Amino acid sequence: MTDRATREDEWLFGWDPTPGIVSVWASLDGRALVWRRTAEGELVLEEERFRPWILLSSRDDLRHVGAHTLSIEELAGPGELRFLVRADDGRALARAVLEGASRRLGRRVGNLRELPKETCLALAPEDQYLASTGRVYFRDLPFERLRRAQIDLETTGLDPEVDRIFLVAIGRPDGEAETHEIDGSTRDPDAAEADLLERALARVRELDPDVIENHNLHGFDLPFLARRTELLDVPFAFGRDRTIPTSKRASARGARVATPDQAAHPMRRARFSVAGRELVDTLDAVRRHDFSARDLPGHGLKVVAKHLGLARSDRVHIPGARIFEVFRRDPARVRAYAMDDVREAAALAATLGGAAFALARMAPRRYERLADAGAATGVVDPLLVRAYLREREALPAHREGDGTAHSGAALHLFATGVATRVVKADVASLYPSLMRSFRIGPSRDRLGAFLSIVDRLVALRLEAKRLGKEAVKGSAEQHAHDAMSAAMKLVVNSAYGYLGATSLTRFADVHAANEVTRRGREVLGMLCSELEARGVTLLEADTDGVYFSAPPAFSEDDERRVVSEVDALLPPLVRLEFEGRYAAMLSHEPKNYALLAYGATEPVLRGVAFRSSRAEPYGEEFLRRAVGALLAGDVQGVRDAYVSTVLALERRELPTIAVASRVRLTKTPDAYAASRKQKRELAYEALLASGITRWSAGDRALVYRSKLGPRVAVDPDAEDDPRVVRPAQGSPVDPRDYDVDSYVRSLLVNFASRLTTGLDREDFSETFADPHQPSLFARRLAEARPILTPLERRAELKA
DNA sequence: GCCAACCGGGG
DNA sequence: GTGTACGGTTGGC
Repeated sequence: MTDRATREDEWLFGWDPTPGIVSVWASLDGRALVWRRTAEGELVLEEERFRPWILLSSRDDLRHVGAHTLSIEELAGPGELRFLVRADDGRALARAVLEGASRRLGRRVGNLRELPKETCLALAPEDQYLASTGRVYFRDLPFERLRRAQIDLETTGLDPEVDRIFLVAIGRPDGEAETHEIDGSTRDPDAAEADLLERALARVRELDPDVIENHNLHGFDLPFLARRTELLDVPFAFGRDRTIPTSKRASARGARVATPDQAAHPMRRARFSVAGRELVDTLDAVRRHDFSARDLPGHGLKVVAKHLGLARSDRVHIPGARIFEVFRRDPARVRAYAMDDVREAAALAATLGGAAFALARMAPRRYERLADAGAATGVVDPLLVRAYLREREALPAHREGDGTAHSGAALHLFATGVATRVVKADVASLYPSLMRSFRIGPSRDRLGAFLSIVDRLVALRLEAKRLGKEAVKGSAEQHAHDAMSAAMKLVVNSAYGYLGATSLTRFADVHAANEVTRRGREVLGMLCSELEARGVTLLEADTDGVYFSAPPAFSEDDERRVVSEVDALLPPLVRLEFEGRYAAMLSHEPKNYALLAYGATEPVLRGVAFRSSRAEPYGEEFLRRAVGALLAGDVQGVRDAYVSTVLALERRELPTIAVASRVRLTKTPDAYAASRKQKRELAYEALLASGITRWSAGDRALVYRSKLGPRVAVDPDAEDDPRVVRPAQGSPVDPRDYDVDSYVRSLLVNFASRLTTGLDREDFSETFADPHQPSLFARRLAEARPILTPLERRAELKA
C-alpha cells in the first residue's frame, strides 16, 4: 500500500514518468499517437496502444456480451459509476453498451451521449488515454524547449464570405517573423489567394511547430482560414499526420459553425484541432489572467502587450479598417505591422501562457484544452476522475441540484458622504481559506481528494512564489515558478466555483458551497464589528474586504495595528491584510465611490454613478474637479468648479466636442426611416439635421444639442477613421452653437447630483446656486465642511 | 428613463 | 461534448 502522500502526488501530477510529451492524438480504436521531444530536442513519434474505457452505473446492458470481448471491473465504495468497462476497441465497446441499452429501453440508442449522464461516463479518447496511463504533457520539458509558432492573417475585412486574406504573418520557432503575401500581378484573385494559402500552410508544416499561437486564433484566424480554404478548394491541412484531417471540437467560446442540422443545434460553436500540434489562443490566457488580476485596460493584443511591457515602443499601428488600404499604398508598412503583431503574440503567449503549460503537467488533458477550459470543469473535474480511477474507487454520478438556492456573499454600506483617513483591508483568498480551515468539501468525495488537492496546491503555490523570488529576474527558471504559481492560484480560486456549479461538475455540492458563503458572511461581519470596537468608522464592506475611516488621533502604525489585531481573531488560515490607505473617500452607493490617495490631487472614481461612456466630457471634467475639491474638504473649490463650468458654457468657451456625446449607430438610414414615425431618436435626428443621409450600422458619431436641435459635431481625434460620421463638407469644425440652458441643467441633474451625499442640504443648495443670483451667505462656503452620514446598518445579499 | 440582454476580440 | 464574473454598454419597452 502506497502512503497517502505518494497517492496525493499521483492525484495531482499523474504517475507515468514519460518525459517530453508535446502532443497526443488518440482514437477510439485504441491507438494513441504520442509526439515527444527528447532531451536532445529531437521530435519522436511513438504509436501506442491503450484500452479505451467507460464507467457505467450498471452492468445490465452488457449481459448479452461475451466476457472475452471486454473486461468489467467493479470498483470499491458507494459511488454510482462503479463498473469500469474496458475493451481493445472503444467503438466495439460503445456498440455493445448501446445495443444493450437499446434492448432494455425498447428504442434505438445511437450514441453514448444519449444515455443519462448519471449512468455513463465516456471521456474523449485523449482524456481516456491520459487518465488511465497517468501520463501528462511536458514532464521534464521546460517551456523554452517547446517549438512554438504564431500565425496571423491580414484580411480585407472581417467576413470570410466576402473578404479575402492578402497577407499571412508567421512567427517562427527561432523568434523571427516572416510574411507571405498575395501575388498582385495575377489576374485571377481567387487563384492568387488560393496560392497564398497553400504557401502559408506548407510553410507551417515545414516549420513543424509543436504549438501554434495567436491572439483570437480560435475566434478569427482559424475559422477565417477554414472558410477561405473551403471556398477556394485548398486543403485545410497543417497537422503532423496528413492522413488525419483538421477536425472540430465543441467549445462554447469557439466560432459558430454550420451544422447539417441547424434546426436541432442552431448555435453550435466549435474550435479546430489538428493531430500533433496544440492550437493555443492567447486571448484565453488574457481573460484567465484578468479574471483574477483585474488590471487590464482591455483584452486586445496591442493594449495588453503594452500594459505588460511587451510592446516595442516604435511598433507600427494601423487601424483595423484601414489595413488593406494601407497595404495597397505602402505594403512594407503592413508587413512591419503584421510582424510586430506576431512578435507580440509570441511574447504574450510566453508571459501569460505559462499557467496553462503548468496545468498540462498535472491534469490529464491536452495542453490546448487546458489553455481554454474553465478551471472547475476543465481542470478540477479531470483531476478528480483520474484520482478515483487510480484508487479503483467508484465515482459518484452526476446529480442535479436538489433545488437549494445558492446563497451569495455579504455587501454592507455603513455610511455615505465624505470620510478621511480611509483604510482598505481585505482577506486574501477568502473562500479557499475557509474551505481549508473548516474542511468544507463535497460530501460525496469519499477519498477526500478535493480538499487534499486544494491543500497541496496552496502549499505548492507558496513554494513556487518563494522560488520565483529567489530566481534570477527574467530567467526561464523564474518564469516557470511564476507560471506554476499562477496555475495553482487559478485552480485554487476555482475550487469554490466547482462546489456551486451543480449542473456542471460531478462532485458539486450546493450545501457545501452555501456553508462557504455563510462562513464568509460570518467572517466579514465579525471583522467589521471587531474593527468598529477598536474605534474606527466603517464605510463599506463587500465579500472579503472592508473600507473604514480611522479616528484623527490614529497614525499609520495604529491603522496597521488594528488590522493585525483583528487578523489574530480570525479562523486559522484566514488572514486579514492591510491593503491600502487613502486621504479621503466619497461613499455614494454600494460599489460607487471615489478615493483620493495621499498626495494626489485627482480622485479615482469607481462605479457607474461616476463613470459612463455616455457622459459628456465637460461633465466628467467638472465631476473630477468637484470630487477632488470635496475630498480635500474644500467646499468653496466645489463651488468654483461649478461656477466656472456654468460660465464657460454661457460664454461658449468650451469647444463643441466638450458637450457632445459619443453614440454608436445601430440602425441603417432605411431602418431609421421606417421607425422614425413611431419614435424619434436624438442621434439619428442629429445626423439628418446635419445633412447626413448615408451611414452604416456600426458607425459612430459625436452628437450634441444645438440651439436649433440635435446636430453632429466634428471629432478631431477621428479625422481619418472611416467609421466615424462627420457633418457635410463646409460645415464649421467647432460652431459652439450648443444649447447652453440644456447643458447647465444637465450639469446639475446628471453630475452635481453625485455630490449630494457629501454636503448637507443647505451647503449643497449654496454650492450649486445660480451663479448670477448674489448669495446671501457669501462667507458660508469657506467654513462649510463635507459630511459623513452613518446609515442604519443594512445587510444585503448579493444575487 | 429604466431594466434586461449583451459584450468583451479579430481585419 | 461545453459551461467564469463582472462592470459597462446597448436595446427594447
